Amino acid sequence: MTSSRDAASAAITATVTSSRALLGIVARSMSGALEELSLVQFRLLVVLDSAGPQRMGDLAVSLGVHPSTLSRTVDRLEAGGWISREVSAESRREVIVAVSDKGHGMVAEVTRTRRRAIASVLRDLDPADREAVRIGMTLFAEAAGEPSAPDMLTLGL
Amino acid sequence: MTSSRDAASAAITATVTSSRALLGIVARSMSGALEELSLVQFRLLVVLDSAGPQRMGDLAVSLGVHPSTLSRTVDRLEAGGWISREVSAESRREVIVAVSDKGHGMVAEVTRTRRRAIASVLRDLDPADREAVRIGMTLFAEAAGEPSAPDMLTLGL
DNA sequence: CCAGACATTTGTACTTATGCAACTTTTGTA
DNA sequence: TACAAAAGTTGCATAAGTACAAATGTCTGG
Repeated sequence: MTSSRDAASAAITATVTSSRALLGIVARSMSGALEELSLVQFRLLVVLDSAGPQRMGDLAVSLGVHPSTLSRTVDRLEAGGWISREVSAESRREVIVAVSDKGHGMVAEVTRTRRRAIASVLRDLDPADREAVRIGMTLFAEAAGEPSAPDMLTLGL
Repeated sequence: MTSSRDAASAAITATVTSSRALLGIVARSMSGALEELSLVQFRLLVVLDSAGPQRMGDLAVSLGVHPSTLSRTVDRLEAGGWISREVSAESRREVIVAVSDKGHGMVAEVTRTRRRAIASVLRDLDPADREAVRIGMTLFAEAAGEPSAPDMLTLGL
């Protein structure tokens, strides 16, 4: 007989294997961006793109870096036209950074590439299997919950 | 009615969401290692651990870095006791690097942590749902195939 | 056996990321 | 209105990663 422990283990192994495949897709989707930006810079762009315009100080906290470090990284991104940096309308000692069109375009491109790659994998499945994938992925995502921001930062996402 | 295009799109979205959750788990599993090693160093360790002892030159090609770059990175890893470096028995101009027990332990620890984290998520599901996850993950992994080594390197894996 | 090929390391130089300390500017308040 | 706190930037310092060129040591074929 097959024990419930074997069944659980099989599910774990399948998920680990699947995670490798997904990781490969995620990595490939980022490779274009990483030809133009460092991982640290791309991370900043993603955070800023999803959170919207931020004060330097808040962004430094989000990213877990020293304000002076952020200042330099923002220098570089601004020089490349990826973000804008301007004095706050409310307080002239505050500086607001925001993703530029170019910056947003890059993030969107990565997202689009990722989605396309996943779509391409799923296209190879017949509808019933695709539905099974949808169900399995949904269940897993619900059980896992949203990853925390600090966790994602580890990998520069 | 629900079109087949909607169904496909739902599967894509579920997979994208799931990939975010998995990415979070992967990232967290690496966080311990990244307190002691840089991403580049950890990547080298993973490659070497899975491929076995290598010549410097071959490893440099695997990692896509210049031999001199590798030499310096190996200096650091060797100083930390993560790997060993010795002159080849076959040819004294070749140098073989291999993961040390400490290095292997670190990689194994990360793998173990990852598996444990996934197990912990799956434990929250009832057996039927867990089986659905297993099926979905298996189908996806089969359709996606093995990620290529260069792809994984992008994220330092 | 030795001249050129090969494998690796070293010398040098540059970029990014990083933090601390000091400085400037701006606010807010006693 | 002065003065302290707040927000950012700049001056330093350090470490890692990166590549190119040159040096070192080792092999190998004619």
